[in-house]
Amino acid sequence: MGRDRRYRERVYQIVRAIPPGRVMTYGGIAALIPPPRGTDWTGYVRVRARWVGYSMAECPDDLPWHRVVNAQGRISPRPGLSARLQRAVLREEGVRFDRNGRLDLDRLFWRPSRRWLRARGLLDPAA
DNA sequence: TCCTTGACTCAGA
DNA sequence: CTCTGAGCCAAGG
Repeated sequence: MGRDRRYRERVYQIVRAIPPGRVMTYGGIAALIPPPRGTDWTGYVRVRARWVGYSMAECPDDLPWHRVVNAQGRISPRPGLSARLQRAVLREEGVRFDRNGRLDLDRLFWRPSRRWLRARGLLDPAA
């Protein structure tokens, strides 16, 4: 299911850059990655967040996968125990969750600098 | 080949 | 706030 290796690597590269105590969303990450060659732009926009999700499902253990949450600021449910672990690790990093299991994206969402993006051929949403 | 199933998101109800 | 359905793509049964 996972897109091609090149796409996943781009996802992991971005996730690795998220600082402790900060988070990014699936869609937020996807918005930085250009559509693969031959992919229709409008179609890509509709599926890219899921592609990131699929990529995360098979991510290597050495990256801070726990810093990726969904657009509602909640931990996406999935089979296995990693969802619970994710919340625990985030709390260790100082992330607070409200009674609905939601964190404050306005404060915690992390955006790479333009310079960082440009150096890696990624998209700058503010451009 | 057809159908289901996803670590998604957004707009409606 | 919660719950659906739609939109879209690729793998696997």
